[in-house]
Amino acid sequence: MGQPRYQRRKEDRPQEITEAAFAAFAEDGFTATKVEDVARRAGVSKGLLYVYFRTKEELFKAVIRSVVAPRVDELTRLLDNSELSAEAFIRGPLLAFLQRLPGSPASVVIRLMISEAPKHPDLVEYYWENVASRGLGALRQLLDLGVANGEFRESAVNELPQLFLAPVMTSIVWGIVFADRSLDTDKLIETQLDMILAYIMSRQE
Amino acid sequence: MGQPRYQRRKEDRPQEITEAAFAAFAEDGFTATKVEDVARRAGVSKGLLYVYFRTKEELFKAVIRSVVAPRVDELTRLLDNSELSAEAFIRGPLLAFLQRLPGSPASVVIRLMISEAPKHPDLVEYYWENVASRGLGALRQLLDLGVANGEFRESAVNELPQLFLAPVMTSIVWGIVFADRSLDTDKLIETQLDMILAYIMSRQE
DNA sequence: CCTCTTGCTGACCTGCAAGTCATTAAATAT
DNA sequence: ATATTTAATGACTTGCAGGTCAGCAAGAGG
Repeated sequence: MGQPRYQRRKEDRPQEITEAAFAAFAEDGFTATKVEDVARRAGVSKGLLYVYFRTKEELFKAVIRSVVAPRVDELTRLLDNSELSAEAFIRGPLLAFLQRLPGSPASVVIRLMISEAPKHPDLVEYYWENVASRGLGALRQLLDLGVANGEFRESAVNELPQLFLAPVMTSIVWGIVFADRSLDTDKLIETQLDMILAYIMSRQE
Repeated sequence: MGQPRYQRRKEDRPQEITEAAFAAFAEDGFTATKVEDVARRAGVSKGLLYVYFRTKEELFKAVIRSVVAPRVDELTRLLDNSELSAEAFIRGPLLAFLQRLPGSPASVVIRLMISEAPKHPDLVEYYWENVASRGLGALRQLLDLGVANGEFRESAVNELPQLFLAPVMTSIVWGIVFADRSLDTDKLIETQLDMILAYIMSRQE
């Protein structure tokens, strides 16, 4: 009977709200999401949300950071701990990593960045420092390694690691716009890596 | 002195408003653009805008259609009127066409579609019918032609014409998010076509 | 020159969602 | 038990932006 109407859980609130916000933003996008909906999802009043996050924008930034941060180092860690040849690494762990992106929270972040980036330069800055430049750096490092040990030849690809991401981008955008119409994203990504490798592998003649 | 306060120009208004709306949406996105700003840009009162467009959404759709329609047939026309071999077509007119996309109004449309697609299924339908499926169809046709006359071999690429668009997508998204940080989009696209061709050209041994 | 039609205006209405704050009650200290 | 602190609530305020409409004046017709 005497159920207390709420519990005080100062420690857990921010993360709970952040997670609720991520779910809401993923469904409706940032602008269309009402703060009150986020609060309801988090099982919390709107007022409390404003105790922990000063504005809706602050909440947005917290969401981006919380989703992005845990994933940032995955690629570089994979690369550093690997004993594989550059080619084997690309065909194995890198392929698997890239194939998982379109269905992951990362794709939601991409969508939000595309929609909201022009209004949030500081968020772009954060994203660049912590995600984009480090990811591209890792890819460049991988390519240089391959060249150094004679697996790959020098080519334009060395300066365009974005070529690895291109099919991932395409898959993500496709999923956003043509949600239903199917596209074999795994195959798209695999074929791209195949092409890149065929293009840069040193021909033994 | 007796400058009339306005002129009646029933014929021209819709297009003028549409153009103003495109400019406004390009700068701020659909949601953040105020109808009144569009009206001001068009040199017209808000009330008049609502004479020609029943809602803000109707205006949005009109904008998409007006930008997309004139460009739809360009690729297919290029292809139909060409006497070139498949390879020469890809290295010539197709490359030029794809390289122009990231800086063109098309990229604004892409951005708008990404932001707004989930809320406008009928617009997605229109875009699919009139742009995406026809563009991809043209690419497939080109690939089949190449196979038919022995230039290309059969490969996974035949079923994944999206590979041609992947670097374009990447360039567009890059431009939206990292507006300033430079990326050599021309080179990105050219290298991709180079890779694709190397991958699908029949090897004469 | 005097209608009459209608393209056009801009003040107004209205609903909605961000953000506030006086109040309540759960937890803690005394 | 009682007093104190503060996490939490939800009704309220505020401002903005989409949409309306009564009236005005440009231009056509006689």
